[in-house]
Amino acid sequence: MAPAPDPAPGQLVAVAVSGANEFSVAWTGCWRSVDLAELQRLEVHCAPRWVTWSPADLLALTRAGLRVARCWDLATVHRLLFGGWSSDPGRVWAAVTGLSENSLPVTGQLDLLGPAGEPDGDLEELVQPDGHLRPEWFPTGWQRTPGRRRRWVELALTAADRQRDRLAALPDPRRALATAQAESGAEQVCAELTVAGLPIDRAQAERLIESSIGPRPADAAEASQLRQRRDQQVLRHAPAGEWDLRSPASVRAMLDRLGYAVPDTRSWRLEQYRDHPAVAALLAWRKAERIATTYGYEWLDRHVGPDDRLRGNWTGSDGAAGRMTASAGLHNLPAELRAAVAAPPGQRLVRADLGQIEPRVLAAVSGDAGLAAASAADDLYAPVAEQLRVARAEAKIAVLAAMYGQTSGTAGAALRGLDRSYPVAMRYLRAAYDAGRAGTAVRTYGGRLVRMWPIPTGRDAEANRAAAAARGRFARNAVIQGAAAELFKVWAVTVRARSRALGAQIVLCLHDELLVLVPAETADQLAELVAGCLTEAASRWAPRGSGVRFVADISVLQRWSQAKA
DNA sequence: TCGGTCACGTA
DNA sequence: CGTACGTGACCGAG
Repeated sequence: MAPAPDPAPGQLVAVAVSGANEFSVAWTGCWRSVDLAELQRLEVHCAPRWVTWSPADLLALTRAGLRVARCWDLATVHRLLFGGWSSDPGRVWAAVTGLSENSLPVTGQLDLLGPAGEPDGDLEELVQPDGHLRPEWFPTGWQRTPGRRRRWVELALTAADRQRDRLAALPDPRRALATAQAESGAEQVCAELTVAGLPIDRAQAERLIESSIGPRPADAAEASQLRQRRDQQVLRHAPAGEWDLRSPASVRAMLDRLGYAVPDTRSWRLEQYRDHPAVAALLAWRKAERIATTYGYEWLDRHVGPDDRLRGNWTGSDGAAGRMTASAGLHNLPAELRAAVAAPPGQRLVRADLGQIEPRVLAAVSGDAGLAAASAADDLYAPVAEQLRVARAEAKIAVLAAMYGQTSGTAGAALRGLDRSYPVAMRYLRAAYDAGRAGTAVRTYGGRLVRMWPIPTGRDAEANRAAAAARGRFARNAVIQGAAAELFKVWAVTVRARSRALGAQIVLCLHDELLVLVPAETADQLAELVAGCLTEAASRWAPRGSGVRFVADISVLQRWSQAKA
């Protein structure tokens, strides 16, 4: 029997982990069970686009040692197409086959048996008679029988084909297809970020924590003692009484005693009462307490491995607008701790962040020629200010107010100027706002569906109006934030693909900022390459000559903190 | 033990 | 100048 031909470059090849060194693959007219070596041979010689059911599979393949160049992740594309978060195989399958979510079967012993107490159809067949995936087969582990393993990857292949059909039906099919591939690639970046971690200078981290909350306590008793000592720094300025600094209610009562009646005790509100030593001490205490509870020694012990890498779980399109998220504090590391993020000896960090990304994205997605022209400037707000005949600061506030929806203060005159000078962009924002207010889902430039939520009925008119307005602001923000996330991810996957030969490794993605670890000798080369990748990514993302210029600040560093702010 | 609220770090 | 997210402490309901 003649061996089946290899897949062609870019061809969809479904893959699933089936055992310790066993993988199931399927492409049109072929199914095989292969080991890692064969998987790698297919990758290197055939350059397929691997189809997976979920990012967890990409993580498993990455951990197994496969370097995935191109992929198509079904859960990721599902979320792009249909919005929301749920994207287990059952939902993915139901969505592409046109079955209602409401008819999804639930896992459980009872569902194994039909009404007559007999198995409902052929249990080896992963699709039930009603068309849904048999739920007991997909939530855990890998498929146990050869027949099921085969069906599992064959169904993935079918699902990918149907997703492509769905994407082709969107208003801009080519762009939607490109987004699906880039978003899948971003999940692969996330898998590698999860595995690689962020390099930390542990000694420096310990020093920074110590300077904030003191030395590492030897035991629980000492920890409690240090805690009380920190509290005492505030309480000695407080009025007589029992106050619990960790309880907002108690802090509010304390402030009340001092004569400050406040609706809440948020820092920005307390700023104005800094003159009182108790308030000043409380604000300093809050900062230290943040380190003590969230970014202290326990955090270090929990999340920084013996190889001095800070690790968390990364997801490529969490949240409504499809931004990346990360746990373990990777996305909200206090600025003071950035000095502890450092390249090991002989290596460098290349830091690159997009400048004024959101107004530039607005120019691109709306197709506003005037704003696109302004994007030619390094500082986009300068030509906008000139156009509006206002100060730069005022122009900037007006643009941001237009994008995010101002509720307080007033940028009135400048906002009217924006309407006159950049009508296309302003109409785009207005349309998203109106859709959100009406409860209609919006799609980002790249094709991501952002769903709205229902407003509970039976409340007063004012509450309904406020809820609708909040939804409008959300939608207006989502089309900008979401599109910016899409451009950023195209950039990240481009950098990943192009920088491989330089021995580079992306170690952090932060919404508009990339940190790439690279051998010192090739650092300057990589900095050049990252700039080129932005040009490439921008033209891939918005190919129809939008005329929008994107800019990045790129520097070669030893420590993250060395970046100019 | 759980979810809601407050608070705060990042973009 | 608003939106998003992750984290942790407290608090009241169960």
